[in-house]
Amino acid sequence: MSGAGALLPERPLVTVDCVVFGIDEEGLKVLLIERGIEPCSGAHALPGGFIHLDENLDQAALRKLREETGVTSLYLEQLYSFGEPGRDPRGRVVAVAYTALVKLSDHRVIRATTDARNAAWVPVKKVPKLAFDHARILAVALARLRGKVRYQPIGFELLPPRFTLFQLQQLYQIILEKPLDKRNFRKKILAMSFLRETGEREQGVSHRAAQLYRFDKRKYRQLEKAGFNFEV
Amino acid sequence: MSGAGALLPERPLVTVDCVVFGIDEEGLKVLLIERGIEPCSGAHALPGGFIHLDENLDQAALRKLREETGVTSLYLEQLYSFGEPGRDPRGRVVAVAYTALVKLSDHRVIRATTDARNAAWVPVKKVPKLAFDHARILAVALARLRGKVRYQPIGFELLPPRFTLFQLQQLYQIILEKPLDKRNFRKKILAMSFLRETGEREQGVSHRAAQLYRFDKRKYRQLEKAGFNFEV
DNA sequence: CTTGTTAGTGTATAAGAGACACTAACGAGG
DNA sequence: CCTCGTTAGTGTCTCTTATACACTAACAAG
Repeated sequence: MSGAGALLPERPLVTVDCVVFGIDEEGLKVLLIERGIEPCSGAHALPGGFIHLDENLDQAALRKLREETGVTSLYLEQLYSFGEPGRDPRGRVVAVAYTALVKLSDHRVIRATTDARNAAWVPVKKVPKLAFDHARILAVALARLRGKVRYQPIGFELLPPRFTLFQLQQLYQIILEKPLDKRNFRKKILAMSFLRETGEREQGVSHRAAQLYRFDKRKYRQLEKAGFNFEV
Repeated sequence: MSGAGALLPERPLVTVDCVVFGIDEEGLKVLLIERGIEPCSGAHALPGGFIHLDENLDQAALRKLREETGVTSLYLEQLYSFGEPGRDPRGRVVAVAYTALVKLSDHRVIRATTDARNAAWVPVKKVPKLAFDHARILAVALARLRGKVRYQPIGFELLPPRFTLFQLQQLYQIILEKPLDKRNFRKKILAMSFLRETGEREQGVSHRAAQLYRFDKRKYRQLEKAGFNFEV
């Protein structure tokens, strides 16, 4: 048979499923599709699908996101693999879940394609019933996001390239679900010295315009190598 | 279309592979097998193998450990999934990797069975060339262990149920690869108040006998719920 | 010109981290 | 039985860091 030596065992199906987070004034949102094919056609679900045999897992996740939602540029990180025997009616399906963070401002309009009838940003507080075990996957992703955001500078992936300190503070307040002191927050963040003033200020806001900052990734990597630890 | 929906795609093989850590006077060790079957027969590798379609991933990891090494009681946690198309000569194989921590004193003697010709504890500093991409998996596991041990009380999984503060300190020194101050270490650990004195002392040591402590998991869970954060 | 909203700034107090050195107890080995 | 080697066990001081807290400035909308 298999030619590769001993008899090879039965094979499960393998999918990638992506929990894509974005943030705006309304709060933290997740990208959901409405399934256009069976099983669970019409149900809300995480974007994802079967891997191809000639692509690695990260590539599969990127491809599915592109196909189903049009989302392209993003931060992508493997989350966890889910493999309960009964989790999918199509048979044994192992799902490799990914978390992605996108700058929502770049992806306001979501393109629904192929297997997805529709795709939309949904506040995490208002997520409807989801297909398969996707509710659990989302819960794991949220827990990981909340844990990770305090110790790694991934929050910047959710903001536009230039942002105010107020936006950054709100981001943390939204994700961590607790208020932060303005002066202490600014002190702490600026002390870490990987935020660069751009010289530009906010435009067209009906209050005093704030300085725009950008995240200096190079500088951060340097500090990191020197033993510095990010923490909010 | 077909009862299960659209045509189902090709299926990869799925394995679980386990990085099992133990610690003793010589340092941190990992459990390796010598492969008894092709491919890579004779090469050193992580214990692991194909999942069955009627068991979940955790169960598969436990089963493979039992089959290949006889190790039973342990702390088990999913690490990461590896799915590069070329990582296994048998074709497309996705590996779901696990990290396990065991009390080495309970598993001194390792039973080699089924696919494994041999199984042994190898110091992580002296690990030979490994089959497949197992060297990479081990590297990821080590990095995760070092990161995690500081923020979660998993170190206790590597110690016998009753241990001295000196043993605990050594454990951290070995994993973190840096010396810790004795007084500060003891102060910090005891302040967290989930170590219980057992009243017993070490036996037959050629120096002053130390108090034996045990880790009170119940107490830890309580503290954790109350917002306490473990840190070494 | 009033109102609403965010920008931007400093200090004092409390808590925690880290540096640091000696005596006590035990067994091994002469 | 004496010495040596090894680990047990203990407090204090200093410095750093976290936290609590309130006002003036600037801008747009109405």
